[in-house]
Amino acid sequence: MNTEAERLKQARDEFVSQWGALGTQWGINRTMAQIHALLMTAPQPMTTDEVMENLEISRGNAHSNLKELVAWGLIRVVVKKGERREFFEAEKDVWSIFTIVARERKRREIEPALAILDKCATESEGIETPEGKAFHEQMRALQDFVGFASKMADRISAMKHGFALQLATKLLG
Amino acid sequence: MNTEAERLKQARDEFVSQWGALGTQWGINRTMAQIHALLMTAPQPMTTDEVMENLEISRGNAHSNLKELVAWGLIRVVVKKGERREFFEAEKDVWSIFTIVARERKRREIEPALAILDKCATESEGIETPEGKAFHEQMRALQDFVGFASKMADRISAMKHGFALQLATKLLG
DNA sequence: CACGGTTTTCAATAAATACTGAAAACTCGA
DNA sequence: TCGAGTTTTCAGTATTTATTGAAAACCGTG
Repeated sequence: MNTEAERLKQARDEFVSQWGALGTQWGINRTMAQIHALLMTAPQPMTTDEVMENLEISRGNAHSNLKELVAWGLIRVVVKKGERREFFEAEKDVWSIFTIVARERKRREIEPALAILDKCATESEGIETPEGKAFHEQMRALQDFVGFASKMADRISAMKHGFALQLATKLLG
Repeated sequence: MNTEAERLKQARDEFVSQWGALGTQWGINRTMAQIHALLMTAPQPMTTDEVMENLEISRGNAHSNLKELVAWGLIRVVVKKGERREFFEAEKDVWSIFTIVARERKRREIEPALAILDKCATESEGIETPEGKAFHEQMRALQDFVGFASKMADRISAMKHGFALQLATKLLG
């Protein structure tokens, strides 16, 4: 009877810890990834104290990473009547998770890149030396590509899951 | 006469420095991104010493990041006859750059994630409690999605630039 | 408005990561 | 095989990023 619960706990602990390690590869900190994994696999919304206890981290750490996850939109605050403390629950739908992460990455990685490329393309406009022309061309090529990728990301994120899947299946077929 | 060269230098310096700052967002270190930017906009292949001088960094730093960029495939070693030292030149084609970066990210971000999800899905197979079933389902949903994304990335990376562009244009139309 | 429970802040500290510089290893022509 | 030129390594140091823990602020209730 207990073995099933044990096996589950073990699998879940493994998921939380490994997902955390993976987080660092993704440029998000370990704790944030761990909390996300924990809440994604929580049967019920959890309190800050439960998160602290489960991951053995400080209150400050739990707090700031929970807030960050809320800011991303990956988890949300839940209020229970008769309860003063806040509970947190994760978005569990994979397509939603994907679009949230895609949007955030676009914001942090693509948009600043575009801004730089724009600026440098403009600044090098009209320079007549061969080096100047080559530089300008390179900036423009990058700008076009990144701008294009950005639009793609928007379009795909805006799709309903089913539609994106259908489209992708056609692509893979 | 000199102003054109000045303007170019300024624009290029800006690009190098900003691209470096951006690199940190992308999970690659500042120096590596700067060297990449420098070489992408270099009219000629450069030596380690030229890179060191231009970015004001140590030999060790220049060396290890050049090697890393070579390992990624973003730059390559060029030997000039009659020259003992190595020169480095960057891949400048944006589609090539994109596929290289995509492949690397897949290797570092997607594949380890898949491995974890596989493992946890398997470990939680057949647990009959409601929590166990929910956990298993969640793992499988994530696994399916990530596996799918992985295949997509492969397909797109394998395309020729023109074909991908055509496809994407249809998508955006 | 005082109080217990709760959240938020933040200075101090720890941990992870990047960089330096100098020594060692390598390479090739003479 | 020697030596000048070049690449590689790596211990020590600096920088950046994450975490702690305790104090302060907040909040609803009596």
